[in-house]
Amino acid sequence: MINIREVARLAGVSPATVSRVINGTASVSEEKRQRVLQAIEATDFVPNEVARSLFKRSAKTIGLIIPSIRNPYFTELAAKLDELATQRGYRLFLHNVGYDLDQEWAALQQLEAINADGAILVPSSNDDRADQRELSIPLVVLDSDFNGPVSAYLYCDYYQGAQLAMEHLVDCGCREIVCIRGPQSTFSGRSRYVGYRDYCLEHHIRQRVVDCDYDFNAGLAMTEELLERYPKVDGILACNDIVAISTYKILHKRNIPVPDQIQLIGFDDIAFSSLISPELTTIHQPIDDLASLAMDLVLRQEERAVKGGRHILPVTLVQRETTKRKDA
Amino acid sequence: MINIREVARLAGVSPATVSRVINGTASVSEEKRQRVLQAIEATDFVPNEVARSLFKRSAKTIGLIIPSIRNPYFTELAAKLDELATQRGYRLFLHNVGYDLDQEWAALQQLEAINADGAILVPSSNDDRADQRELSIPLVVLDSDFNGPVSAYLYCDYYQGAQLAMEHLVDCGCREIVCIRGPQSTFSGRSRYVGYRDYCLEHHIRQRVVDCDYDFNAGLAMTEELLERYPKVDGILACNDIVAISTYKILHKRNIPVPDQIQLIGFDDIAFSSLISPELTTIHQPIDDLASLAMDLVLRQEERAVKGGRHILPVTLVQRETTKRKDA
DNA sequence: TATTATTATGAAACCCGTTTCATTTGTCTA
DNA sequence: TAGACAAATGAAACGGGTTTCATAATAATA
Repeated sequence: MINIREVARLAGVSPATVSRVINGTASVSEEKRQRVLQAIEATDFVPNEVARSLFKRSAKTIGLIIPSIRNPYFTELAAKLDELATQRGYRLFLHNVGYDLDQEWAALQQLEAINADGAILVPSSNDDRADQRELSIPLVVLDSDFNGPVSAYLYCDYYQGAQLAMEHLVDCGCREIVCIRGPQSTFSGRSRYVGYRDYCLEHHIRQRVVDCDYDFNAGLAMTEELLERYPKVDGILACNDIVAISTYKILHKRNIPVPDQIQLIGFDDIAFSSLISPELTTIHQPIDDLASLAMDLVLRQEERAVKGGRHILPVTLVQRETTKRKDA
Repeated sequence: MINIREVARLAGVSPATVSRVINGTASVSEEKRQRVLQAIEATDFVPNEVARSLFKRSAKTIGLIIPSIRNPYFTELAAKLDELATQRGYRLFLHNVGYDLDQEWAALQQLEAINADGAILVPSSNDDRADQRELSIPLVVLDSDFNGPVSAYLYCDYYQGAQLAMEHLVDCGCREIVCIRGPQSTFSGRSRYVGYRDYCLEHHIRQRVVDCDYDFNAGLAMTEELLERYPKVDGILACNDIVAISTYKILHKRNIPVPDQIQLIGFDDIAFSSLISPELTTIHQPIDDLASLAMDLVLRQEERAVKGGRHILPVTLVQRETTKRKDA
């Protein structure tokens, strides 16, 4: 591969001059600048980004670590963050860790080792980890509140979201509401469940819970089990949209009318939830705001962020076709 | 940030020795090795990956460039490639270029500049590009057959897929089949359409075509237009599953029974297509095989690949609930 | 015991773009 | 015209692991 010294030799100047032409960091005589430009053209020279970032200590890269690339929620988040990063002249380095804590940690180390300018982490688990030594790059954590040396936390008000959902289901006339709760090791799974639990406690409703992972197959299987365990269910609060969609599939297959016999509500408001028929009632998360704030926090902490600051975004209920007020 | 010389100083050895301990590239006396390990432990030293890959000329990274991270087909492909890369000790660097050719080219240059070990590209357009100078890293191109200096091409037999789909729709009794064709600048859009066209020509069927981008909103809008233009339609061949799902949504909203009045078939077999109700009949692409072959090709071209070699994978029809043989 | 083969180890070069610093050339002011 | 100052430019150092090469020390063979 051609390098800057080679180009310099060809143009009859020093490497420093070539560098100055490329980066516009200092003035160069028009004559030499032309010679350099020509030599670059002739050789298809592309500066080695590795050498550059070794010296600069910046790779113009932001890392994003997500538990699963197969979950549309994370994918939509990644898409938005990618846009934002590109806009600001950064690359987004997406790490998919498949809910594996070792991989997650490795990804973080790696980002540090490649001189990334910051990292955005959606933890695979909210449990305390011993391994959290301080990183040398800014780290903002999404969808979690675990204790660690991070620059900022940022999440949506899931607790409130679950309460909103319960309120709505009760308003719609549901009496036997089952919560399909997500993994209790995750923050989203736990706080959504706690929102449900507290609502039940406050309103003297018996809790009905079924555990489920955040994926299709689990959703399918756990819905079957739910129907077995709670035959009189008339409302379901699913831990996310993926699971809600799986749930609907089973209900549909069994010819259980939704929302007439069972009302269903999801969580996240992924793009698909308004695309399926019937459209899914769900708790909307402001993904765009989330992404934009996360990017701000990681890029210029000094402005919006306090060290270790917590930012909580509100969620809203969007009613579509899987819930309906019973006017009995 | 702590560096190797610092660690060496602390351990009372040379940087070379530290490097040897870390990489196991040469034997080191047990005593010094312990001192080094201890110093690493004490300082939380993580070798700077940038410096390492500058020297090694390998970043243990392979790049994946896709047109859109919002399309589940690409996402599933990325997920699989990510698994494969991780298995083999590489990172997958995902570049989302949003169907922008400039960004695509920039991504390619960037991968070259960071010493990536290879790149897998799903082109945003199949048109000839002038810019295709030879890259210094192996490049395998998916879902395209445009002419350029690449290591290998790899795609599914879309032409055959479209014919399979048509055959099936005709078998099911459809007489007025409309093709919602994808962007004709893409290889998938074009070859799927050509498969449809040739089938029509061979069987003396009048072509009915509507153009559509690969996304939800376009799918929604174009289905409306389709129904306007071809009121007697009884079969729809959608350019991909996303569009097929949008199409179903409109049909459902208008109370047009599927498959009884209109039969519908998609393309890609993304995970969602079997999760919605009714389940979507579609053309299945062997994503896992595709990913696995792509990874092989990019990583060890010498074995499976001929320079510029073409690899074409077969597709299959999977009949689900949006098509049905009419036993009239 | 002399000699050769090993093993251990550090100094220095290397990868390559960037930047500092000193020098040279040219310009402007007194 | 001398002195002061600005612009242009290259040599060299830098960033941080890795590897080569030479040397020193130890072990094995004659």
